[in-house]
Formats: sequence, structure tokens, C-alpha cells
Amino acid sequence: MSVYDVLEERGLIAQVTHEKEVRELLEKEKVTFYIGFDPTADSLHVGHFLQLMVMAHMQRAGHRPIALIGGGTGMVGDPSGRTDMRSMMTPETISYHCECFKKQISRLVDFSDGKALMVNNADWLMNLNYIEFLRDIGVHFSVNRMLTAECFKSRLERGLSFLEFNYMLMQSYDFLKLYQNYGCRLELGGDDQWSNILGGLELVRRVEGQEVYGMTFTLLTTSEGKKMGKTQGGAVWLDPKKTSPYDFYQYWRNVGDQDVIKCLKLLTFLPMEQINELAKLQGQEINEAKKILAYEVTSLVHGKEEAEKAQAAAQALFEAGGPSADMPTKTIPGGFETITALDLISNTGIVPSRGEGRRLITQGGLTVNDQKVTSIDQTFSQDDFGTEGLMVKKGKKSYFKVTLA
RNA sequence: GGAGGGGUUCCCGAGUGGCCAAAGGGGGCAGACUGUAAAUCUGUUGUCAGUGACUUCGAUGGUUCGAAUCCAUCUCCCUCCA
Repeated sequence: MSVYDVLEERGLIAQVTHEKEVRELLEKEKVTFYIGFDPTADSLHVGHFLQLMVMAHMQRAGHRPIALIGGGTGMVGDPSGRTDMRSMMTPETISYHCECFKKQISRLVDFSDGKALMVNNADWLMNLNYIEFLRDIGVHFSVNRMLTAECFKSRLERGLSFLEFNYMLMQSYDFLKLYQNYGCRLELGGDDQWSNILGGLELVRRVEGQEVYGMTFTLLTTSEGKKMGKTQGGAVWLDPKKTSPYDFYQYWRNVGDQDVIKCLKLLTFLPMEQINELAKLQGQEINEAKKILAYEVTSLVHGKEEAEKAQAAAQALFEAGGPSADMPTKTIPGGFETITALDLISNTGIVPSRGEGRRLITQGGLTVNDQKVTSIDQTFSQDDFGTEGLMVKKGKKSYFKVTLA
């Protein structure tokens, strides 16, 4: 079974420029391909994780991935799928972001012995000469054609700056460069990258007279079409400092029934036979599949050890109802006689403001050591903390251990 | 450069001198129902405080007993024209 079949079977592939050719190419040759990452934040998120999975699948099949960090394109910002302009970033933050990405990508992709490459397009984009670029690259692009591209549509209504309009040229130029320097013949990306990828194909064809290919992957969306990986605050990050392994695990543990199988296919390496078995689960049993999903994804991102900790913590809290060593912990300075419930949760940051704390308690959403807190004035003494600390439950799913500093 | 329109609380979006901490929706949080799911229903949603105080409606000044609402300046955005 070829990688192409694997990708297809798992539902990863969204669009391919030349299905037959790509399939053959991947079966017969060791192909160098690339995926780009724009350094818009200091960590990748689960949307990117899907791309990493693809790289890993491809690498396992013997192909050579190039992770292209958009140090140069990041200066401009991709208008695809955006309704407004990205805020500009300084070169310093961009290069910092690149560093962060490298570490995270390395978790899934093996960079040893040149089995994969990581390059930064700032290397060739930053010193471009404007006139030369226009003459060599700009000639090959038709504005008329570009305007019909899907990725600019929403922006044409709201306004699109010339700066952003050039993003496509830059990304296309990347492909050309990678083709010239590394023999890269395939560009992969999220489905929102389709137009940009097509631009690259065409540029290489025109400049080099060579056929190269493109392929896009399913965007990670829920069955309702909403982007996955977004929570109240923001994205679900791969960086444990931004999204703790426990929260990360919980995110997957709580995906909708409709999305479990899809996620298992896209985000884990579990064999299809096993996934197909899990797909038969009904009703409450689906929780088993969710546990597996959560464990597997967490394990890929944060390592087995963290995944096991998160799983153990979740099991202890939700199934056994007891505290766990690995649950999220908050500390509070000691040295008080008693502390009110409200102070307890607001001082530890379990609740962002005292007002919300009041509401939480008034509405009956706070439980401490298995006792529902009924009054904001209810107090706890140092003794109540015991040796293990207080177990605080906010709402139904958020558990914290509060210990004395 | 010229003409016009606009910046409101997390987001969208009402509000044109006191009754506005500001309608409505979305989102968030909590409760009920459940399976740590979805859908639904209910409550809640500036901060601090036991009917009160304080900060908020792009920024700064001004008019007024009193301004998100009026005036001036500044700033950002959008549309049309060039």
C-alpha cells in the first residue's frame, strides 16, 4: 500500500493537482516535498499538527520532507481565509517564532542525516531586488487570474493591500527556489493553500519547464464545519507552556461524537483496522474511542509519559472521583486562620475576577473536597488543606488542587 | 488630494443630553438533562462592595447641574472621485 493510499484512506487528502502522476511519483521515487509554516505565533497549534502528521506519514514512506519556515513570507502575511489584515511583526519576533517551531516539528519529523530539511524562506526573500523580482517572477503572473482565485475573494470585498496581494508570488517563488535548490517536486498544505500552491506549480513550469505537483489536506474542522483547535481563550497549542498536556488531553477527550473517528484517522497512527473497530461503538461506548484518541494524540505531541500522566489524572478525577498527583495545581500563601471560599478561588486564579467567583458559587458551581459550597462566606481553615491540599472543582469538568505555599 | 460615512462593553450590533454599566444576538461561565459528547431549556456575563462606589462607549480638551450622545482638535478605518 502506498503512502498515497494511506493518506487517502485516512481522509487526509482534499485536492490534488494531478492525481495519477502524484500517485505514481510517490510509488516509484523518493520524493522531496515541502510544507510551509508561517511564524505567526510562538507555538504551533493543532491545525499545524495535521500537517506534521502528513510529513511523518510521507517520511515513513521514504520521502524527504522540507519544513519551510516562512520567515520571509511571515513579514507579509497570508491573506487566504482571513477577513482582515494580519498585524505586522518585527523581524525579531519572527525569528523567535521560527526557533520555537523547529523544536516542535522535530518531535514528529526526523531531521537526522538529512532525512528531512528545515529551511527558512527569509534566506532568499529578504535580499531580493525589487526590479529583478518583478522582471523575473512578476511577469509570469496575471493579475486578472489572481483576482479570480478563491483565496482573495473574501478580501476583495473588504479590501486587500498590495502587500498581501504579493503573498502568492512569494510563496510561488519559494517553490521555485526549493525546486532549484533541493529538487523539490511536491508542495503540500492545508486546503486553504490551494491557490497559492497552484501559483507555485505554474511558476516552476514557466521558468523551468518542469511539471511539479501540489496536494492539499483536509482542514481540521468539526462536523459542523467549525475550525477545530479553538477553545474559549484561543488555540490549542502544542507548547506545553501554553496548553498543558492535561488540558490538551482533555480537549481531545471532549470532542464531539461525530468527530472522533475522523480525528483518529487524521491525528493518530493507529492502524485503520483498529479505527474501524472503534467506529462501531455506539452511544456511551464512544467514550472509549475518545480516550484512545486523547491518549494517542497527547502521546504524539507531548510524549508517552505526559500522556499517561494526563490519562491517569483524568481517570482519577472523573472516574474514581479522587484527587490525583497530576491534576492542575494552584498554590496559595499560607499563614491565615481561615479563608473564604471566594478568596480561595479568586486568589488562586481559578476564577478571573471576584465577580465571577460570586456568580460561580451563587449558581452552585463550586465544589471543595466533594462538598458543594453554598455560600461565598464559607470558610476553610489550614486544617482543611490536610497534607494533600484542597480539591477544588469548578463546574463539572475543571479540577484543581490547591496547596499551601 | 477632493467628497462622504464610521470607530460602543470578548465579538457583531442598537443607542443621538438625564430612566445607560448601556437593547438584541453570538460567544463565555454556571445550573437542569446526560455519556467528561451533541442538542435543548434556565440563569448569568465591567470592576470592587450585602440596595452603594468606581472605571468604560477611538484620544484629548470644552459646553452643561448632567454627555456614549453637543462642540473643537487629533487619530484610525471604510466608501466614492482623482
